[in-house]
Amino acid sequence: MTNKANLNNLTKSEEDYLKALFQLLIEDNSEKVGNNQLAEYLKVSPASTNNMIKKLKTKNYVVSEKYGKLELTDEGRAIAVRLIRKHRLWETFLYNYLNFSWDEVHEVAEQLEHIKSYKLIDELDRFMDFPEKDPHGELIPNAKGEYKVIPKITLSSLVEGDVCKLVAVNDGSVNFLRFVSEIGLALSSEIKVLEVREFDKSIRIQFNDTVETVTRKFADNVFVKVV
Amino acid sequence: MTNKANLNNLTKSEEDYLKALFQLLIEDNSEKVGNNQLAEYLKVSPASTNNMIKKLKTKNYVVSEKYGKLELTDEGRAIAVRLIRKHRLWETFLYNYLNFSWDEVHEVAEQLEHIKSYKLIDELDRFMDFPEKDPHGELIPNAKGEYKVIPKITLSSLVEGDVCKLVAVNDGSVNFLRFVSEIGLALSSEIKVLEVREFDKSIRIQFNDTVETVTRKFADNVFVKVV
DNA sequence: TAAAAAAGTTAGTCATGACTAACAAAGCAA
DNA sequence: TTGCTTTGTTAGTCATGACTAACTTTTTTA
Ligand SMILES: [Mn+2]
Ligand SMILES: [Mn+2]
Ligand SMILES: [Mn+2]
Ligand SMILES: [Mn+2]
Repeated sequence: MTNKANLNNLTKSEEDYLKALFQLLIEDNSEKVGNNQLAEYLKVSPASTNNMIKKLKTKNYVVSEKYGKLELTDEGRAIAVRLIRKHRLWETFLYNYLNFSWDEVHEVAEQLEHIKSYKLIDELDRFMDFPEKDPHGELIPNAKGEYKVIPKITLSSLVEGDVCKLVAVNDGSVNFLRFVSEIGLALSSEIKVLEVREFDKSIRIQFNDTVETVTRKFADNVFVKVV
Repeated sequence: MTNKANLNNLTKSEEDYLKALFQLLIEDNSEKVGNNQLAEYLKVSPASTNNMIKKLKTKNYVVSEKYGKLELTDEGRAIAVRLIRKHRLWETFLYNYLNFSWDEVHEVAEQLEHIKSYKLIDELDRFMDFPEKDPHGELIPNAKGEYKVIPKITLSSLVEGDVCKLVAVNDGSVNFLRFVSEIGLALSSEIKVLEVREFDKSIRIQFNDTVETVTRKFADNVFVKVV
């Protein structure tokens, strides 16, 4: 059993590296995650990640062979899931109780997720009556550390004529999130794909009587479920 | 005018030093605060404080002559007051909404006070409907940075026969706070001083039909108003 | 399959914020 | 006023987590 002492003892940096690794491995479902990929994701140099990975290996949170791919141990994974739980609970709190908008919650949650207190997060969960999803549509891991992914594909993977429902958005970019709201899209919006343009992969979509053309990059960050 | 850019840019350490200096200078009303006193308060070495003070002086938050006493600039003071505002608002939130007890709030608030977001703290304030006092009885500075102290003296300064009301407690020690609750004291308790023992300065007090003998050290941390 | 490109590693440096040990200045007391 | 004690400062070290530059290994491609 992973024991209570683990969560503490970790620096903010160590936590951020483990979370990033989890996001690349599990959320992006990558076949292989390498040192440089992690570096790019975290916007640090490959030397920095190499160094931190070394440390996380001695602490038994990460496993890898020299020049080989990176993997999380069960313990490393558990820490990452707890961070994601904290992050998403805080985002939900900011959004539902403190008048934060879609695009404002992520940055502050990035800080709040590192506050060390079991009671704080479990009480926050209770206070909000155990919410299932965060403001971007993602599932919040429960107190037992169970992590589930909502079934979804990217809008960019659809073809002409497909009809889908927006179930989640990538919350990494403030500008992207603002733009999503601006054009009138929100969680649960029903979207119809009118046309996929071959030469630049831009997509013409329709939702609530609005027709918009969005880029491939935009569509990559919108997660949907075909209806 | 102190401008918005200030609050950010500061490390957790820098913030903690400024807050500590404020607490020694203003809250403890010390005539003179020296380097070693600050070191002892923060439980670091005099070399560490000397080093940090040097940095805070170049950043114009602290003023002092070599071998002279430490003082805060208006800007340094403003940063400290904002930290105290954040600390007390978070303590109030934890206590009133998340089932934290008197003695649990301080430690977590020590972390939460360093979260950087103007919106977060002002919205938290609004969410709680602009509370006046924190769970230990201290006044919460408002968004304009106005800092006020509640009129109070220590229980230990009273003499036989005095009757007072408990208005605040020192929140630094978990054991102390737990003991205060255990014997049945709370904010607003009316206390009568039955006897002050000369040889060890212990005090016999009465409150809600209870009679207790408390030590000088205990009485130093209980703040009262004579009625 | 050999050269080139990409990925990963190592060495050395820097800033931050701790520390100890040694030293200097102030403040007090005899 | 002279020493003794307290207070403050400086120098040098360490851990953490960044960085660049140089090097090595692996993978790709011609
Ligand atoms: Mn987020
Ligand atoms: Mn983070
Ligand atoms: Mn407190
Ligand atoms: Mn603090």
